[in-house]
Amino acid sequence: MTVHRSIRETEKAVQAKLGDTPIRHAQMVAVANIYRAAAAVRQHFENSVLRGAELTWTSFVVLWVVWIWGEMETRHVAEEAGISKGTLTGVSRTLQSRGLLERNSHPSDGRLVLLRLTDKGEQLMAEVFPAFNAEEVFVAERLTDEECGTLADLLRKIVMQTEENGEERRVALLDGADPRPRRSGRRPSRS
Amino acid sequence: MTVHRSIRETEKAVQAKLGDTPIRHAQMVAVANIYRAAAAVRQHFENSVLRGAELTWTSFVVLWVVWIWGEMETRHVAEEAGISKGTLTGVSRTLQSRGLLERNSHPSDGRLVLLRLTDKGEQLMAEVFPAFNAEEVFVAERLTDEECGTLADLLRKIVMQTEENGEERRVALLDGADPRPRRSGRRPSRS
DNA sequence: TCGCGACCTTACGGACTCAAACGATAACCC
DNA sequence: GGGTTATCGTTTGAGTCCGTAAGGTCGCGA
Repeated sequence: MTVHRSIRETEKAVQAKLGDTPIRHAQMVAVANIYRAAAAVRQHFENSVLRGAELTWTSFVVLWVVWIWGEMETRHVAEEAGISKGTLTGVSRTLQSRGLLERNSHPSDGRLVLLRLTDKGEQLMAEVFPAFNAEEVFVAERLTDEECGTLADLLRKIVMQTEENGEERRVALLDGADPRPRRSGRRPSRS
Repeated sequence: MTVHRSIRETEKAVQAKLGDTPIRHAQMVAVANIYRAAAAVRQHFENSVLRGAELTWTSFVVLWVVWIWGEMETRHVAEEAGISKGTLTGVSRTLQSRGLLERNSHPSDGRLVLLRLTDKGEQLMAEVFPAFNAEEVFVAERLTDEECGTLADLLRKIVMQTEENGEERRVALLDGADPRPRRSGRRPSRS
């Protein structure tokens, strides 16, 4: 866990590599750091609070969403948690088997499934969340409350941008060409 | 890809859930947004530039690191790329099989392995990186250059904090107790 | 020269991940 | 009503990633 190459060093190396090609450095550094920070933070949480509760990051997020918002339809949970519907099916089933989550069908619309915490799940979150927040405070220790607010604002702008314009952008980039299929995933059935 | 519940709404729900328990909201929101932004950005890149080049995010990062820094020992590459050495073994082998990366043993220390881009790899990066940077500019479109700098600074503080104090913190949290084993991982063979 | 420690690799085991395909159900339109 | 279309959640398939455990190789100090 030593410290990486310094930013300035990296900048210089990039500059040397791409002397002529015009590169927007500010954006490059920002994006690189978003990912690095996310990985570092996630790692820290999984290896501290979450490990003790036998939760992964994803399963915690799912529990958290349902905890905060109460009984919810699965598609909304998936969206809030930032995972696909398919992934949620697996995660929620695991949580259900551990007695933390309930899955009930919607009373009037038979297609929907509702998720809700059990008492045990409720209890676990009441216990884990304060510890989780304590780690949030720890990782942000070098930032003031105000800086945290600024950080959140800036990040939110990026999220909004990709969510509101990303799809359109991707289509535009393809420029008519058919998109390469994903390497993984179920193959389309020919018929 | 609609927009999530508003921050203010979430805040209110959290408040209702934890009226008495003291929670630091600023840090909570900041951390939550780091992860959301990272996921959104990664998704966008994988579905735009990287898909066309048949690269995953991770494999791109590995190539990028080696591209910028030149021939490098694997452990350093893993650290810079933010992945485990085991994962790097797999990723680099894949890249090698595609003729983008070379793996040579260290001339004086036989334990080490050095990674270097092949000409084909150089060529690919020279082509992909500008496109990648264009997407970085796209996702950061709602931020000024200065704001990008601020964002990078704030994130860097978080990375530094977790990297420099994270390990210590995790040990302190355990307070002598033996850490829970991970649920996954290879089982010890009895013999 | 013996053994420790650092290093890369292989092999699992488990959990996630997405996208496409699928089956059930609901909503709409004649 | 009856058929078509849209919307759910779930299943399936292929793949990624991690961390642990072993094993092999080597460097270096005692």
